[in-house]
Parts: sequence; C-alpha cells; structure tokens
Amino acid sequence: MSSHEPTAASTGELPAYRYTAELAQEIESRWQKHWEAEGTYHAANPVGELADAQQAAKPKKLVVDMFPYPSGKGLHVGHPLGYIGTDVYARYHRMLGYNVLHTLGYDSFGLPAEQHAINTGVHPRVNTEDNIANMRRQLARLGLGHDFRRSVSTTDEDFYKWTQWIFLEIFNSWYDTDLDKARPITELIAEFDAGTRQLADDRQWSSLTQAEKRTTVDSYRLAYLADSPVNWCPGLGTILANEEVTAEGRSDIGNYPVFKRNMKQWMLRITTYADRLLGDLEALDWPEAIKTMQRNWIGKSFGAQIRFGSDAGPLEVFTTRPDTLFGASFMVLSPEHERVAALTTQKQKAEIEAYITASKAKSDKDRADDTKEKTGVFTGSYATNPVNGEQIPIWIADYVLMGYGTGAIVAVPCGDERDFVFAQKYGLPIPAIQTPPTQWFTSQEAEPSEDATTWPKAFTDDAPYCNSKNDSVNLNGISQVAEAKKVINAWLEANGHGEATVSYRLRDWLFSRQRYWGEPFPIVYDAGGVAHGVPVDQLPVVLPALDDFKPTAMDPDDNVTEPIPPLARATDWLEVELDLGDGVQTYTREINVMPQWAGSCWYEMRYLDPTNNDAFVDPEIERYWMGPAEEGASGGVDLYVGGVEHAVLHLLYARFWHKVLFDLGHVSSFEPFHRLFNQGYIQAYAYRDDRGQPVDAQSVEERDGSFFYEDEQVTQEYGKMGKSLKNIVTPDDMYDDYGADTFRLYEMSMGPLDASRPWNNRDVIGMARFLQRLWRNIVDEQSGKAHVTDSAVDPKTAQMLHKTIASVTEEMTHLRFNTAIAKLIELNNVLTADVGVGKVPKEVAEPLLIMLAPLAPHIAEELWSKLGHTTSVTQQSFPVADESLLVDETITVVVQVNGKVRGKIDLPADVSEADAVAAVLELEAVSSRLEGNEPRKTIVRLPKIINIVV
RNA sequence: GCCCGGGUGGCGGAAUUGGCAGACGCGACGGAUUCAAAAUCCGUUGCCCUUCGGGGCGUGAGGGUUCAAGUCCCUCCCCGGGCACCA
Repeated sequence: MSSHEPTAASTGELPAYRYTAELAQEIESRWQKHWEAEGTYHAANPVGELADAQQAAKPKKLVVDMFPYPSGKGLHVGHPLGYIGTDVYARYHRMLGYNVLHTLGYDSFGLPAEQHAINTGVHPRVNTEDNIANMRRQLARLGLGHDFRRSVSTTDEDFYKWTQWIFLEIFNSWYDTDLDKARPITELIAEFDAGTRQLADDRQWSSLTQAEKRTTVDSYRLAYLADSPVNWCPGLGTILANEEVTAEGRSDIGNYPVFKRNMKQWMLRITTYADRLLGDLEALDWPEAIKTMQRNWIGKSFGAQIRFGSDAGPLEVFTTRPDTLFGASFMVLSPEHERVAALTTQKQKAEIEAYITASKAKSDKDRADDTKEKTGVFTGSYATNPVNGEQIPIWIADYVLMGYGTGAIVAVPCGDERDFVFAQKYGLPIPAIQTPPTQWFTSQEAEPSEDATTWPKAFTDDAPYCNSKNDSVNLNGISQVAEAKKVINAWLEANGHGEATVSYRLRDWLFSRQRYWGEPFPIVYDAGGVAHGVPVDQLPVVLPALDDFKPTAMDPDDNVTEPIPPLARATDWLEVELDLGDGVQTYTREINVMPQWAGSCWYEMRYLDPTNNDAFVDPEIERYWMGPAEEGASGGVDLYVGGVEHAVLHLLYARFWHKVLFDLGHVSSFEPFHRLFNQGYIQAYAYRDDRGQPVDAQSVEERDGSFFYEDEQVTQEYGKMGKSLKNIVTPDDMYDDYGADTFRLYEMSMGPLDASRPWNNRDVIGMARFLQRLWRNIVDEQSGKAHVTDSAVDPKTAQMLHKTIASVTEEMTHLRFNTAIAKLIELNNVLTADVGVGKVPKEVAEPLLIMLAPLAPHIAEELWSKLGHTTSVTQQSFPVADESLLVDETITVVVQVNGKVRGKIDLPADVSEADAVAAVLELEAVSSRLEGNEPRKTIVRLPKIINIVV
C-alpha cells in the first residue's frame, strides 16, 4: 500500500460516502478538535483547580503508560501499541461509569537527549522541546482520550522543582530499623539530644563536637556522600549505576567500557528498603516474570556471619551454608580486604603484592568472567575454624568480591562447586561432610565414595551429614540442610562465634552523574565542605544556561583523568549567598546532576495534581486516585503499562522513592503501581539483496512464496524496526493510507497485548474492510445518511447481539482486545449477511457502535451522530447483556463414538439425560457403529457432549 | 549452567473447569461487477484419500493418565527473554 494509489474520492467512481482513507481523515480530525474543545476526556479531581465534585463522586480508574523519552527519530508503528491498549482500556472504563484519569508526559532529561544534543550542537532544551512537539503531533492523530491538561515533562521547572523537593525529603530522612520506616532526620537529632537514643558506638552524643555530631547524623541520612568504588564510564564522561552496566562491563547506553574507581558521589540508601521491596511484591498484581527479576536483583540470602580467629584478629565471613562448616579446608579473602597486608607473611609478600597489582589492572569484565579459571595466592597465614579448632590456610582470590557479604569466605570444597575447583587446582584438602546418595554418583557416572577428593564435583543437596561433630554440637545423622543450618546457627550464636544473618545482592543507588542535562541537586557546600539542603522556598535550583554544556571530552578507554562536570563552568551560578540559620554565608553548589531515573520515580503523581504550587500532590488528591482500596492493599496506579525492559531499573527505583514518601506521610499508597502489564513489541520483516544490503521493505513484492525488490529476488529476515534494516513503518504512513481508526484496530487485533508480533502492512486492509462494511450497514454510501430501521430486532439477531455484548465485556475486562474485535466483526458480518444492508435495526446498531467506540472512537462517534445523537458516544454506558437472551432454546450436542466426533444433534435445552441418550442412539452414525450391541458406557455432559463407548 | 516465557494451517492468531482444534483477519483459489484493472461484494480454503456418502491423519518429538488431551503428568528437542564467580 502506498499513498499514491487512486482512492475513492480522487477517482470519483466510487459512491460519494464510502468509508475511505480520505473520509476517515476528515472524520478523525473533526472529532479530535471537537473532543479537545469540549474537554471530553478531562478527569475530575475531588478538590483543587481540576475539581468537579459530581464527576469525582464516581469510582475512579488511574491508567498510566510508562512515559516516553522524546526521541528525535520520531515514532514508528511499534511505539503506540501500549498507548492504544491503555486508551481502549481507559475509554471502556469511562463507559462503565468510572472517572478515568489517562494522560501522557515526557521523560525528557537524561543521557540520550544530551548525547543527541552534543552530536548536533543544539541545546538540549531546544532539541527536547522540538522532539516533544513532534511526538505530540504524531500521537494527537491517534485520537487518544488523554486529559492534555495533565501532561508534564520532567524538564519543566515546575516539575523538577518537586523532584528536587523529594530529594531533600530523602536527604533529610533516616531509616529507623525499630519502627521499620523512614523518619525525618530532625527526630533522630531530637532523640540523641534527649538521650533516648544512644550512638551505635560507645561515644556519648553530648560529648561530641558540632562537627562530629554532623558527621554522625550524615551517616544516617537516606541520601549520603560516599567515596567508594563506582562505575566510571569515560566514553560518556559520567559514572553509572550498577543497573546501567551490562554483564559485559559496558554502558547500557552507547556500549562504552566501564571502569571501577573511587569517587565521591551521592548515594541513596535503597538497601534499607531491600526487605520491603521484596516482601511487598506479594501485594502487587504484576507479571510473575517481573517479580522474579526484582527478587533476583534484590538477591536475599539467608546464612550466617561467622568469626574465624587469626593472627591479625578475628575475620568475619558470610556463608549461606554454615551447616558445612566442618568441611572447611581454607579461607579466601578478596584482594581488597583490609586484613590482607597484616596476614601476609614475609615469604609470601612478593607473590601477594604481584597478585593484587594484577587484579587491580583487570577490568570488571575480566574479573567477572566465570569462564576463566579461578586464580589465587596463599597469604602464609592460617585461621582457626571455630567448630573444630582446625588451622586452615588463608588465601586471596579475585573471585571473592569486596562488595558482597564481608569480602571474605570460608571455603568448603565438598559442598561448593567453585571451592571444589579451586581446591583441586591448588591441591587443597577436600574433606567430606555429607554422604551423597548412590543415585547422585550414578547420575554423575562416578563410583560412590566417602572420599570427596574422588568426587566428580561438589555435592550441594540434602544428604546425611558425617564428620560433623565436636564436644557440644553434632550434625551427624541429620539429613536436611535446613535442619542442620538451624542447629549450627544456634550453636554459633550460643558460643559467640557468629550469628544467623541475611545478605542482599542489592547495593545502594549511586545517584550522581557528571552531566549537564539532568536535575541539579538542591545541595550547597559550606566552606568546610559540609553538604546542606537548599531551603525549600528557593526551589527549583534552575539548571544554569551554558554555552558549552558538553562533559569533558573523554577517550572511552581513559580511566585516569578526573572528570569535570559541565556545571563547574557555570561560574555565576556556582557560588551562592544564603542564610541557612547562622547568618549569610557563601556556599558552593553541587555540580553533579541527578540520573535520568529521578523524574520517573514519581511522575505519575504529578499527573494527579499538575497545577499544585504548594505540594507535589495534594494528599487528598493522591488518596482519591492512588489510595488503597481496602485495608492492607498497596494502593497505586490501577493499570501501568510498559515494556519489560524496565523490570529492574525504573520499577525498583520508583518503588523505593514511593516508600520513602509513604513513610514520611506524603502518600497513602505504599506501592506506586498496583497492576503492571507488559505490552509486547512490534517487529517487522526486513529484506536483503544478494549483496546482503537491506532494501526498502515497503517496496518488496511477494510472488509464489519468494520476495522481489525491483524484480530482483531478495531474502526475508525478521527483526527490530529501524533505519538500518530499512523496514520502518510510521504511524503517519498508516494515517495517510487508512486513517487512525483502522490503524488502532489493526494494532489491537494482531494478537494479545502482551505478545510480541510481526508487523505486516499487507494485513492492515482487513480492519479497513471491517470498518467499511460497518459503515455501509449504517450509512447509505450514496447519500451519506443513516439508513438503519426502527423495526424490531428478530430473535436470532437479538441473541447474537447479546452474546456479543457478553463476550466483548469479558474480553475488554481482561485486555483481550484482539478477541473483542473478532466478536464485533462476527456480529457485523451477521448483520451484513443475514439482516442486509439498509435493514439493520437501530436497536442493534447503537450497542454495536458503543462497543466499537473504545477501539475505533472516531468512526463510532461519527456514526453515532449520524443516528441523530447529540451527546458523545464516548460518554454512553457500555451495553449490558440480557441474561435471558443468552440461554438457547435448543442445544446442539456433539455426538462422539469412542471419543471421535460422529455427528451433532439438536435437542431441547431442558432435555433429560435419558432422553438425550435415547435420541443419540437412534442416530444412524451411532447405531451403525453399535451393530446391535449395547453401549459399554455412555458419558453425558449436557449441553456439550455425549460420548458412546462401544 | 540456573530461572522464567513459548512451540497450533501458507501467515498473524482463536479455543472457561480436559468436552466440535483452527474463531477473527491476511493470503491463496473460484465467482459477481467491470471494456479492462483497481476497489468492492459472494463462495471455498488444516493435510491426505474418496466411489463425493464419507474415511484417515493432525496442536514441537516420544511416552502416560482419561470415555475424551492443544489443555493434566513424565522424558526430550527447538525458539525467545532474564540472571550469572553473590559465598
């Protein structure tokens, strides 16, 4: 299909009022203007500027799309899939009588915008605003039922004022582990002052200096400065969060190398929420796959912290298998472990130092590559195993990471595969402390043996323990890992050797970026370098104008040069006179900016109350839209739709911020997104010529199963839509060729919303034909006037209508728009074939249009008005099926003989089982197979089936 | 390696609790309309055999449970995604 083909209107040979692309476009732009002028899709708040008490008295539905980054490339047909899905859902619920809030904002800060701006030399704001305008234009033509008054961009000063405000709330909070919630830092100070809370160490609060008090308080804050190893990406000129680094040790964006180095950075204490982030997943209606990914990322593991004696003092290790402690044969420290130097003997010194130097030189990628053989060096010292007093050698090895657990492990080679391989390589002992079952040896094709050195690998399952006793604890005879853990943990605690603990994989969130295009921190430093929050009445801290906003240009492989954030060059802005309580002083501003994720941590709440100047959201308005439906419920967005790529990053960060706001009493919901739905992706076919070059996919023709481009045969492949594959189809192409309604219908009919599917231009025509047939059933193509009848609906059609209503309702509720569309087509096909064009009763046409309205709002609105209505079809009540019409008078029972279908029989709906069987036995298809014998068995499942076993 | 999804006509995909496999759409074929084509409309279309009554086979492969399996159980193959020295 191309836009050059003659159409009805252009040739003039077709009826004047045929539903063509031109007519569709005219109808669509007319109604879009009308809806906009009427505020048809405005959602009402209970209070405030957007209040409407009558509307807000209805039940509410908050529907949110993951908001897009406004890309300069424009949209292709894959992008709106989710937006159409939520639009249909929102419109459907509006017709069910809900006060529906649906809009779309823009995540316009961040690296992609800035990279693009750097490449083109255009200021990020100019570029970003152009992109947003273009996206709004493309999306406006879709006819989305959004409340445009509520659309926000994270780069709006009005918006990022509140992002900064929330950061200050986090900065000014600490986590009270007793109450298990965040509290204002002022309350912590008050408790210290009152003496109701003691310091974690032995010092007395009252005897601390002002500076010491401040350092102590800072160590409690949920936002804190840390000089710690970070992911430094010179190619992007910034550091990155763990979540933004790929498994290959490269940047998520741009694929540049990432290096570990120490830098002073803002961190957010997300780890204090690890347990709640994990546990509260239970309260969420999310795809199980996403929950699993979050659980894995949080990585909670139960074990024990155990102290081993050594010449350099006690060494703490974390292990998930304290039950295997009797099998420990060596200990491994991370090369960065603070005790390494003290433990290294003179003899081993050279080797240890060489190893440390070598591992520092290794990139994270090399260190994390588990296909490489593990290496390590003996320190020369020994540790004492608390369970049996045994002296075990202490090694260092770079497979032990400083950032997890304690940076030290106890190695039990018979029960851990890595330890096993390491022990084999370096000839360390492998004592057995469990007797694996014979089947285990058989499945490994090995001889059963109690000598673990002969085992093919480590054994990690349940099995009876052996060689595991001392004078006061005995694991021998226990055969369950869980039970042995309990016993040994109790012993460790009782004897002061350690305690049962929990460890998490989740790290604190590294929150600063050395870039320009992000929210400035509302933080200033005094002459002593102490961080202070900017007073709330001075927010927002506006991003200063810069001529040169680029980060220091970096060689992607240069991991030495110190980065200088662009804001350091904003000399006028950098220093500020403030009175923070002890007189006007000069302060220096923080020059890092927040990461892209900041704005998306709370944007859905700004939709609720976009004009509020006193709060990020009015608590009453938040409670109305997001408050928990009942005691114990999470609250949050009713339906949140977006791609699965945000499974960890955005969704984890947003949950964290929301929980802080909840703890501080700013919101009533403890989760931001109650129901999450991942839409699939649209992919497309691409074609290459014999040189392997992609050719314009839209010009490829199919003949007899082969594909041709300008009469040359080309090969088909399947992949992402993109410039490089020359297979982009844009929404604009669809508007031109068919109109928005056909496009919407096609996207929704392709398959279930959560499945990825191939785009096929060729298939779109099917939905255009459906709308054309529907149009013709209601409108005379010559006159353009409605030609429905006032006659009564015949019983058969009435039943068809009500069955359609019942199933469309069901499908819509479960976001199964593809099957909802199929049902509507079926009904329309019946009207075309059985009732006849021009004879469709109004009584059928009207509910049909109402049901179509969420999916194809423009044509539904046009036909609705042609039927003489003056109110919008989008504000009609969704039809309700008449239960009495759903019941058939006769049932069609499938007749099986030996489980195979041999015929059907129509019987009265109230037929008895005996009569039904009798009737079935009369059937030729059955009697001929019985050959005069009695059936061995009859299974009767009215109204579905009767099975005769011969 | 581990953890999730998934495999149904030529294609996209339908199929409550196990109960007519292939809804709906595309394509293909045949017909109507047309000078002709496009567009539109009608019909046929899982595969194989058929004496045109019908018969056999069929949901990745193999096995099982059941009167009955796309659906439940076991083993395996393939595809997609996530995680991956986490102690």
